[in-house]
Amino acid sequence: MDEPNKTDLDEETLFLVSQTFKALSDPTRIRILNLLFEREYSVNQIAEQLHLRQSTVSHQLRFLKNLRLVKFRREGTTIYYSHDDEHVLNVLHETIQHALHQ
Amino acid sequence: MDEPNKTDLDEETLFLVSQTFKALSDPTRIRILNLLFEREYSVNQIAEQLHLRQSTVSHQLRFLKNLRLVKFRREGTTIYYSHDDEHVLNVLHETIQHALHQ
DNA sequence: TGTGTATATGATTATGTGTTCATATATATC
DNA sequence: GATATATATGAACACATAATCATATACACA
Repeated sequence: MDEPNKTDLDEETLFLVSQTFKALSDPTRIRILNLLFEREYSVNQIAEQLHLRQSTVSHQLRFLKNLRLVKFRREGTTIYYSHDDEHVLNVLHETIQHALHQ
Repeated sequence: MDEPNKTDLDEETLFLVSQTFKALSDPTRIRILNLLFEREYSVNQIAEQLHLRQSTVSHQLRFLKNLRLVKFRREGTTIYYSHDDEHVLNVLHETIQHALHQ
C-alpha cells in the first residue's frame, strides 16, 4: 500500500514531480533560490545582486511562487521574498553541495 | 572554505546543477528512471512497458547516458539499461515518494 | 490629486526541447 | 553474404520557455 503501481506512475504524481524539477532546472531560478538560502531579499535586491532585469526576476519569482517554493511579505511598496518548501530546497541545497564538491 | 561565494554560484556548478534537474524535469525520463528502480530493462522492454516509441526511448536514454544517470550492458543485439547515479536517483526517489504521499 | 518608487504583467522574439518518421548501424544466424 | 532483429541517429516539426521592452498596477506621501 505504500508504493502503488511499481512500474509506472500516475499522471498527477508525474506532473508534480516534473514541475518541481523543472523549477530547479533553470540557472536563473537556481541563482535566485540559492540567494534566498541566506536571507530574504526584495525583488530589486535580487536583481542588483544577480545582475538581472527587474522584470526577469519578477517573472521567475511568479513561477517559484506558483509552485510554492517561495513566499513573500510586503513592507510598504517593497516585497520581500524568502523560501517556502523544506523538501525541495533541501534537495536543491544538497545537489549544489554535491556539485561543488564533486 | 567549504562554501565559496555565498551569494552567487560559479558557472560550472550552475550548469551541472541545472542539467541534473533538467534530466529529471521531463515526464518520459522520470518514467524511464522510475522503471529502472526495479531492475534493468532493454530498450524495447522499456518502450513496451511505457507505451513509447522505440526511438523516443532511445533518444531519452542517450540523454540520460550523457549525464551518467544510466549505464548499459550488451547481450547479443540487446542492450540492457540500469541506474548509474546514487545521489541523483535518491533525489528522484525521495521526491516521487514525497509527491505520492503529499 | 499628483509624483515617485517598487513590483507585476502582457506581448514579442529567439532559443530550446521532445516526439516522430525514416533510415542507418550493429550483431546473430542461416 | 543475406536476412532478421535490436538499437541508434538525423531531420523535421510542433511546442515550450526565458528574456526583454513597454507599460500597468500598487503603495507612500506631499
